[in-house]
Amino acid sequence: MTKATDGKRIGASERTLDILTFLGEAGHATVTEVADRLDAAKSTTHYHLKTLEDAEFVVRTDGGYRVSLNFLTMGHELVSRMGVYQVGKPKVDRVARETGELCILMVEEHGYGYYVYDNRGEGAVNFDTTGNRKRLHDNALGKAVLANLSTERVDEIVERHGLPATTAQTITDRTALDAELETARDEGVAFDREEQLDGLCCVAAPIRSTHASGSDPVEAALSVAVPASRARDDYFNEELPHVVSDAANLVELELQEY
Amino acid sequence: MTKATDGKRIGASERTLDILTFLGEAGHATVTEVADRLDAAKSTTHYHLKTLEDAEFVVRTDGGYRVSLNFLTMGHELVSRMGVYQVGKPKVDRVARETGELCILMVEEHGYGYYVYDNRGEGAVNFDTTGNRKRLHDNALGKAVLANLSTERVDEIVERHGLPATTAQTITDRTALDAELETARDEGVAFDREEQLDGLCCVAAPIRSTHASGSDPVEAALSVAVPASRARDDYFNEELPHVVSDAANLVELELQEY
DNA sequence: AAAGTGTGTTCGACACTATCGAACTGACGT
DNA sequence: ACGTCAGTTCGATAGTGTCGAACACACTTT
Repeated sequence: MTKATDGKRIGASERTLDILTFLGEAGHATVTEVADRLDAAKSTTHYHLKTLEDAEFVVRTDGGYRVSLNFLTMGHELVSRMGVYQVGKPKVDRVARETGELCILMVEEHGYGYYVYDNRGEGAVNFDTTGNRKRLHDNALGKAVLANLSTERVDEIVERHGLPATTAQTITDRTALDAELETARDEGVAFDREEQLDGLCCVAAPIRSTHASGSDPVEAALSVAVPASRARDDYFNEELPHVVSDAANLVELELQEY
Repeated sequence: MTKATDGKRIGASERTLDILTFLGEAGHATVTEVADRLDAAKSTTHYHLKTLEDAEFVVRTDGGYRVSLNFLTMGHELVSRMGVYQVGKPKVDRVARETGELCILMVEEHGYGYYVYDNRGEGAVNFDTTGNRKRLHDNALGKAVLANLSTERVDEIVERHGLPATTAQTITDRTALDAELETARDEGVAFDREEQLDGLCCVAAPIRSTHASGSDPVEAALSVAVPASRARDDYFNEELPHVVSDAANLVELELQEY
């Protein structure tokens, strides 16, 4: 197990939060649906939902419930307060403008990679981004992050989320992943050659943050995504890696002055 | 009071959610800070936070806690599932492209207006948008919505959120607001002449949704925002109102076919 | 080095309350 | 008028959320 067994939790709140996540995934559900799903009495579920509605975390619509738009607002505020975002955004914008490609800023959390900001240049690929949550093993951003985490944390993450494949190229083997991370450490950048999505290739560089009191030093990464057709030769193997690690480095430096 | 007194709530969960909203507003806080703020024992707060962390709604950083990036993701998913967004987005894009101005899509919830999508054309004003939550009385979007709500709901909202002023032009008087809403109903569009922000003017049209089982029929609006310098003559008083209500109408129609 | 602050954390006991199931309402269908 | 779906209320019991005091730990300060 990861860490969940020790200490005491609050049962009632756990239920409420379970309902929230369930509603988030399902999108829309009725009281009875939720009650069935959580193995709770309809009445109990009712009280939970009323509490959630009161606190404006949930909304009634079309004879049922869904999560509130507060999530959008809170997420937006959270991101705009993050240091990595503040100093990273202008860099992403510049890279997107100069390369004409799609440029993304990712932050690690709970073993996932969250797309926190993106900007697409002229001829950029069309690929859904900001707000998305991705696994770390199947894309350049994620691997750039993993490469700079301690082996214990990598173990923990792999154990928790597994190594599911989304294309034929996805790395699904742990030792292969370790080798990949090793070279990523050496080169300072990580690559993704259609491992996440057919036809999509990426280069990413890690953003190591220093104040890093406790845990690990890396928590973010910056990437450029290009269509596979442009993922060749010096452009993809030399030029873009330079651009990306340059930008990431700038972010790291600016981050040190809070 | 609004509705809060009747029925039973779950105390423990209320606390947990209070902590969440507090963390959302504060951005970052320690256990003791939260405990002080909520008038709860440090130990109790600790258990709540542990529960929240477990459920991945909260994250430990820099000797303290903040809400998780899950909020961003859940908010994003929620929005992309909303019908108004799906059919509204392309219209917003088109209006932004054709007018060259900033175009916004808003959805009402809990008496607030949430900016759900925006797109800015060439010479558009720079004004923070998506994810923002606004009062309804001080901007065109909000007034377009209010104009189509029942008087009871307007009463409720005004009582709950008041009519605070953000510029010298903000409507702070209830009867003045009613008059404004009356003309908005007549004209089919609502205006904002620097009532929310100095130098910013808007025109907005309501998007009435029909499936509207229970409550009120309106829940969204679409607007164009321009710098005050361009808010004159036919352009602002005739042309933009036409563009905006055309687009809003299209959305309404498409929404009827689910 | 020892005393000070600030974290987060554990413990045990009591009062409180979250929980359940059954019974109720109210809308839509038929 | 009946059925079925939604959400809602009720009362009793078992369970647990709550508190405060004491704890460990990492730091400055003295």
